[in-house]
Amino acid sequence: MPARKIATIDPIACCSPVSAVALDAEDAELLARSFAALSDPIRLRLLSHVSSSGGEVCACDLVTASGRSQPTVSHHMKILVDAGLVEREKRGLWVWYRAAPAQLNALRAVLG
Amino acid sequence: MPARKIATIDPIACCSPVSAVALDAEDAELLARSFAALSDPIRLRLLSHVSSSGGEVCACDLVTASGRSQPTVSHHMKILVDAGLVEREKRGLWVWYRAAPAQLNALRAVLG
DNA sequence: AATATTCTTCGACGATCTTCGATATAGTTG
DNA sequence: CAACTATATCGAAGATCGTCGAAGAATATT
Repeated sequence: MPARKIATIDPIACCSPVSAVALDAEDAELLARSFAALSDPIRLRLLSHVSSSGGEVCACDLVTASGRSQPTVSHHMKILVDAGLVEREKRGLWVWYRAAPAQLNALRAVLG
Repeated sequence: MPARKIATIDPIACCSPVSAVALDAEDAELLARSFAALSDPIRLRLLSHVSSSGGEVCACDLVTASGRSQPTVSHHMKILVDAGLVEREKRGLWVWYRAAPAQLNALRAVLG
């Protein structure tokens, strides 16, 4: 199975706004993967939950908040982390997530 | 098969930024569909081609520019139109597409 | 009316995605 | 070290997606 690792995107280095210059295939591929991370309602709610918390959120809280199974939440959070949208830190048995606004800013820059 | 019609989103009425308040399920569903329209590299390039043209682009040009079959381009353009990202106008035999920046602005507002 | 042209819809196939139970891994506690 | 806990990974089932050929619909031309 392919790696599906999504590199964090520098908005300036990677892509100009969609409306400025036609995207080349490579940039389009990279951007599409980032937007794909936002294309699932569960992931949007997980991201929103982490972002709106102000600080850190424990993985266990996300399971109860989302109503999905623990493996499903773990899967989605990995996608968000790989997309550079949240950061993951393991302390003891627990995993803590924190928003990583830089990538959101990058995507926003691409949209306009 | 379900309709998959995506309503155009008013950024203020629909959703606050992801980082402000936790999204409810309905908003998340709506937003996810919009981001899904941006989650395919072919669609991103089609959108970019239309947006960067300054004015209108003929469907036939998009076929040659994208390298996909004509039905495939038609399929993707319908998704972009349903997402409110481009507007479609048929004049005679040809179909012309034009950027609809309002929805891009809405999505950008949601990102932060 | 007959034909040609541009686009949409249909039907199908393979690939990818979401989901969850079962299992593995990492870390804690007695 | 053994038992326990929180999370990650595996494997599989079902749904959705991207793709294109074939067929259909709309419009123009002769």
